[in-house]
Order: sequence, then C-alpha cells, then structure tokens
Amino acid sequence: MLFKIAVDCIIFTYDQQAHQLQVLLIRRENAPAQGEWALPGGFVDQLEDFAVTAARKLRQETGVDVSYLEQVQAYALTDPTAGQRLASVAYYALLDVAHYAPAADRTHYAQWVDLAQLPVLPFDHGQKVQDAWRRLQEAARHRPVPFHLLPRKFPLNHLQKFYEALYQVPLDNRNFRKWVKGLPYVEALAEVEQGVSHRPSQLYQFNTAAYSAYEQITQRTPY
Amino acid sequence: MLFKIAVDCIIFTYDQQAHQLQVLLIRRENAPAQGEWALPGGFVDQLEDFAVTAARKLRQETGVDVSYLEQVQAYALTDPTAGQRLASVAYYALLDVAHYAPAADRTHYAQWVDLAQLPVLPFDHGQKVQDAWRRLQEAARHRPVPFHLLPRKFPLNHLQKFYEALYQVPLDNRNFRKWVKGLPYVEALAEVEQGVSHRPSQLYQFNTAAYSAYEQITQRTPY
DNA sequence: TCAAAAGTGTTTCTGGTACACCCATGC
DNA sequence: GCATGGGTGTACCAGAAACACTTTTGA
Repeated sequence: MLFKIAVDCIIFTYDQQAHQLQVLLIRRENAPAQGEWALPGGFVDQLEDFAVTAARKLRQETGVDVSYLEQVQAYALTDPTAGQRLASVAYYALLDVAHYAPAADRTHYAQWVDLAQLPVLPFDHGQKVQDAWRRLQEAARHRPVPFHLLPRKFPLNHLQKFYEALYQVPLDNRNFRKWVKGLPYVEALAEVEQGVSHRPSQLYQFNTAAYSAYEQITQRTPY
Repeated sequence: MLFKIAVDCIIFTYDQQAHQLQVLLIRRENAPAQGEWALPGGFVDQLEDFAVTAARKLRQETGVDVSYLEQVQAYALTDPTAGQRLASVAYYALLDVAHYAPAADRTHYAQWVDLAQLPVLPFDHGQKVQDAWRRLQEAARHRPVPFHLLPRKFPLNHLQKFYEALYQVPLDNRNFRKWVKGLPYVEALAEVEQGVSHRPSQLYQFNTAAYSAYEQITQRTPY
C-alpha cells in the first residue's frame, strides 16, 4: 500500500502588540478545501529527511529560513476523500514576526492568526495546532524557545508576556525577574528603551555561548 | 512521490530478576537484513490510524494486547537500497513480561534483550530505540508508566528498582519511599510477600480511580 | 503633577537531599 | 544466631510562591 506523504507546518510567531502567539495560515489554492484557511505545507517530493522537506517548503512560502524546526508527529489521514492514501508529518517552527510579514497585497493568501482565535481548520489541522502548541510548551521548559521569537534586544517584561501567552497564565513579575536573573544565558545590556512615555526599560539579550555552557551541566532529577 | 510506510515498534518490558529494561527484538525473516535482530513491525496495509496498525502488528507478533502505545515520531529512510521510497513511524509500547514470554522453541525468532546490551541494529533501529527510551523517560515523569510493567501487587523496592533501571541512576530508598507514599494513587495493601528468607515486604498496588482524580488536579508550573 | 509602565526584597512554605540503623523472616 | 533484604526519621537547604510600594520618564 502506497501513500503520498504531506508535511504540515505549524509556524508560531509572537505578536508583541497583542501579547499573543500566532500561527501562520494560508488560503488553500487547490482542492480539497480550496479557499479555506489551512496550515502551509506540501507533499514530500524528494528523497530527504522530512525536516529538510519542511524547511524547504517554508522557505518557498515565506522566503526566509525558520530558526527552529521540530517534528510533532505523524498522522494518518483516515478519511481520504480523494481516494488516495495520505499520511502527513507535522512540524512546528518558530519565526520572528519581524522577519516575515505576509505582503499586504497577499493578505488573502497568508496571514498570522491569533492562537486564541483560530478559525475551524480543515482536515486534522486543528488537532495538529493543538499538538504542536503542547509540544512547544514542553520544549520551552528545557530550551530557550522565546529568543527565537523576540527581537535580539528585549526588556524583561516582554519576555514575561511571552511566557504568559505561551502558558496562558499570569506570572508574578517579581518572581519572574528573579528567575530570569538566575539564568546565566540572559544577559543585561547597558542600554535602555528609547522614547516611551514612561520609565524606560532596560534591555537584555540571549547569550548563545553562555547557554551552551549552561546546557552541558544541566541535569534533570528523575521521577 | 509515493511511499511505503512501515511501523516499527519498540516494546519495553521490565525484567524483575535482572532489574533491567528490555526490548523485544525479532529475527528478520526477509531481506533486507534477513536473519538479523531488529524491531518488530510491518508495513501499513490498511486504512487506519498508525497506532491501530501498530497495535494490530503487535497482537499478531505476540498474541497479546500491549497496555500502552505512543508514537515516537516518523522517520524518512534516507538510504532506500531497495529503490523504494520508505518512511516509518515508530511506536513504543509497554508489555508486562509476565504476559508475554517468547515461546522457548521460537527463541531464535523473538527475544527480550537488555537495553544495556543491545546488539547493533540494522537501519535506523538503534536510533529509534534511543528516541523511544528518551520518550519513555519523559512520559514516566507525568504518567504512571511503571504500573504497566510490574505485577498488579508489588513491593516498593521493586518500584524503586524499576525507576533506577529507567533513569540509570541509584535512588535513595528512604527518600524514594517518602515520595511514593505521597502519591495518592499508590495504595498499600494489608498483604505481605510470602516465603522469602528475610523480612517480607509489604505489597502495594496502583489505584486507577485515585489516579484519575489526581490527574485532574495536577498542574505543572510554567517555565 | 499625572499617567503609565518599570523595577525592587522579604518572608513563608514546600519539596529535595543527605544520611545510618533496627526489623522480620528462613535457615 | 546469622544472613538477607525490608523498613524507618530527622535535619538542612534551595527553590517556589505570596505579596505592595517606589522609580522614571513623557506629556
């Protein structure tokens, strides 16, 4: 039994204005579900790892390289209306919104959509988004996820807002700041925000080298 | 481009005598890698969810239903010697060793092998075992994994040995017992072990209802 | 001087870790 | 009575959680 295999990509970004995680959706140009909003992706048409396929498709869609790409899982399409055997492998990716804004004139083809306000998606795309989100939350416990989605220099409050959006919980800002300051790989800069009508915030940045060192020695307790 | 899709199963069990996690391997009856030890599995030949396929293949192999089945991930076989496009989806499963012992006369076809002493496996099966093990370790932090692999009634020390095997670290038994006694879903029985030449150990069992209740209220802290 | 958001410390509590000896049984 | 593995408690420390006011800027 032979299958066509699709890769579906859940591309997350973070909207600093709205303090919301967003997902990139495109309007499907072909049947089935033509004209509906759905996840970007495409069929595997080369002999290569699925991650490579996913990265390639995304580069075609957006013109940029995503900075983080992980497999969610594989899904069998149990309702193959087209009479074809279909399987799909979902990947989630992170993309700084500043690096990719859908062209204004193509707004009808690709758009960032708030995770909280997703339309009903065709096929199993809704499920895939949920699964990917869960995976992203899990990944962010062990890995420096937010730095892919924030500008290089950011104030701590933005970082906090990001975590609040990711986990959908409010965080205590004093405890949060204390926690971040204990991380050796988040480094305070001498710089502050400019031109705001309130006390300017100090800027921080992610330190890759410090993170590598830190990663080496990190161990998790069992059970 | 069309693919054949295989499911590969990493079936874990726990050997109480050796205090070792084990994986079920079979001797491949067909080329490629004919006669070598490899993971059980087979090609997807029905229109159904991959998990269902995996469960079916395992029932065919072992004659029993596994009690836990989770997808690891999908892999593209990047070196298709057969000239065929192959993909595979790995699943890991848990099976109480008491429920399935490979028939003695078929020892050459299926066998439990210590995770610590795996032979070199063909294809990417070695990688898959490692990935599955990692996933199992992760799952055991949040879910009552061990109870699928221990007899219904067990002494706490066996539970401890299981965790030591799973995470490959020694645990302090006083702290471990303290931890377990704090879990509402592990319930002490009035019964003790019989016929051992040392102090008999008290038996415990997993309480499904208590676990369901506990699961509801469990929340993990973000970041 | 006001509005708006940034920033700051202390106390309490909980859970993790380290550590050494007595107990019940069969032989 | 001895060998074998089962079973117990306490003190210390680190990290999480709760909690309210002052600071800096532009308008």
